Amino acid sequence: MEKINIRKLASILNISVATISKAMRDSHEISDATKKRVWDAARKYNYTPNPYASSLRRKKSKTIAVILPEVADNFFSLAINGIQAVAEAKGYHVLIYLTHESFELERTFVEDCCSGRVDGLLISITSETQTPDHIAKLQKENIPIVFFDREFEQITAPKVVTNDYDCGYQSAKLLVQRGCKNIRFLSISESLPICTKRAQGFLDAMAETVKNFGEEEAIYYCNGNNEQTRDHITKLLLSRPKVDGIVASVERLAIQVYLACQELKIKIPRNLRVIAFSTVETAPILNPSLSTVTQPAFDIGKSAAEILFTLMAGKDYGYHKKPVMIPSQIIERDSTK
Amino acid sequence: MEKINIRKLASILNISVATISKAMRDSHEISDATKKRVWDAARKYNYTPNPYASSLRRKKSKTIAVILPEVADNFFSLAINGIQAVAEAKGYHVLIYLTHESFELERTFVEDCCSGRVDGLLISITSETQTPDHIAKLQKENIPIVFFDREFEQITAPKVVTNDYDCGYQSAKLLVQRGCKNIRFLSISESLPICTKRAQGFLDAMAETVKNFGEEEAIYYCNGNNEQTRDHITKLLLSRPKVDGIVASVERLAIQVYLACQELKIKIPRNLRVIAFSTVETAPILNPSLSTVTQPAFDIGKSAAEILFTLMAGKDYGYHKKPVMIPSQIIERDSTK
DNA sequence: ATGAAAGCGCTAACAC
DNA sequence: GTGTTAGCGCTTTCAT
Repeated sequence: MEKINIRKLASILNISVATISKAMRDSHEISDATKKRVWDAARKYNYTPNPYASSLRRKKSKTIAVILPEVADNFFSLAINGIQAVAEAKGYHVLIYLTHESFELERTFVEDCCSGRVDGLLISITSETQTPDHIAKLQKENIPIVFFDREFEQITAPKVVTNDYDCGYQSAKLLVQRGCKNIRFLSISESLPICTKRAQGFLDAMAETVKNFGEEEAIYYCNGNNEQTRDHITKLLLSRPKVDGIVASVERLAIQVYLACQELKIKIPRNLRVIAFSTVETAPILNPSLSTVTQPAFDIGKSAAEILFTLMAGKDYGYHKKPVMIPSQIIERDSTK
Repeated sequence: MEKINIRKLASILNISVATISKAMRDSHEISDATKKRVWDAARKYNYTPNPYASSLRRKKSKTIAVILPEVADNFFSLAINGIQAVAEAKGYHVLIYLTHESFELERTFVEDCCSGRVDGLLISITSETQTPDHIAKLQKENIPIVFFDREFEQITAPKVVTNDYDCGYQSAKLLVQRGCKNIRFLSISESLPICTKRAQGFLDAMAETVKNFGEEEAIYYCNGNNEQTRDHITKLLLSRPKVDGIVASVERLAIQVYLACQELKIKIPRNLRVIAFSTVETAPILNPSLSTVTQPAFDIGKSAAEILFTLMAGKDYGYHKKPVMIPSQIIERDSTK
């Protein structure tokens, strides 16, 4: 059996290709009887319109791309769930690209999205991203783009974020209130807004609360893979005067803090209080249970996708004017008690 | 500035479209000087060949699909990382479809992969999947397919799995050795080979070790969402005679067991020993640390993708004859001590 | 080394 | 309500 296509099906049914095409898309121009004939034959001969021929002709791909740092992180997993839920409802396909924090890869992937491969793009940038050119290029091609969580400040585009500053602020306040004297904010980037904003909230709270607060040491940067990060954190925990409070700006760091403490036999919360921006499911059953700034990851993904679809529909509700903010929730557990 | 395409670029450069096409793909037919002219112009005018026009003409999409139950599960996240690593190296694009254990969705997604949308498919089936017709259809279209982890027994195709039977067997032995008298195997499906094989290994070990072992009660099925699962597990933990050992066949169940125990104030491992098939990163820092059958998730994904690419290259190394098996590692931690 | 032209499978404008 | 046909942007013979 040869590969079926619209022309073969047309000749089998003695109908024109135009009629088939319209019937397949359930056009009102076609009679119900003909539609039924076409659908039945399509099923019988296993005919599905070639999506790329269709994309070429209609200049729509029915596909969106999601570019993000990684998937093995509960925040991003949940965000993908949200995105997928919307895409699926719209009959759209989702291309996933993982940058693993490499700017080079991010640029390559963004460029891959040009020339009609996708109708829209959702992106959470890498911790390395400093230049906006690759994104600007995409915008010049009129491909809608929506940032979620990790946005890029210099670019004007719709963005879906959480209340990073506030949460940084409240995290610091909580630790101070619990008696911490020497607190560090663990960051993964000097440029990512999620980090700088959370850090700024943290710093402002500290400056308000602690006299002679020394900003310069309060932010501790952790780059590299998990092992490097753990070593780096171990160094911090061994330094004097003893650090007694930590705000982890992302999930990954919190886990490394716990592992380092386990090795060093540092008791949480007795010797060290920890709170983390995290959606990790196991937070309540960790040893000890982890206080978290729980981000609405699913809703951030969902909302970003919904905005992207309105943009792709050619509508503009002014989303680019101001980031959409979905608040996080601070859940205190044993790690800060 | 109008949308660029090969014809416009050709007329700008006073070169034929054929030459442009060949130059863009670095054909040996084209002189270096011409190639350089073309590449420079392509950069200057932001020209990228339309991928769908190319796909239509060449009948290759440079895209693979991954269909899996969910992404918010460390096993699948890691598998996706492995898959993506291979795809990226080959310059391929990855479409992701999440079934959330719905067979209907799985069928829809598989059908979406027909008609040249993808060059190949990686799939981990839902716990509901019982009929192979949707997959068979794809095979009839000669689209290569590779199963990873959750395979479908009735279909002949390459499969990448782990040593499920052995690990089920050893898990049971471990719990017996640690003194458990009343052990349950928590399963999510009566048909999924990963469950039935793990269960069979478990049952065989139990039958060997325990006199008058009652098979009928030993497997406990958990379906539904997390809350339903937790309620169901709570019921089990409250029943008499007291269950004192649990093998969780998937990660998700282990977390629910911990949460149920927390609520019921059941002490692990004193009152209940737990071991789980899981790759969860937080296993060592749970309260108590969780003994796991740690699956080589990244390698399973990577290996499945590699096999898919050999198939798409038209090679056949007989992978379909026998599943590729990558062994898991049992790591005992405090939850079974 | 370069170019002309056919055609991948589909859609949409237009004719009937 | 159905059919004819041009052409989406590219690749690939086949000529030159």
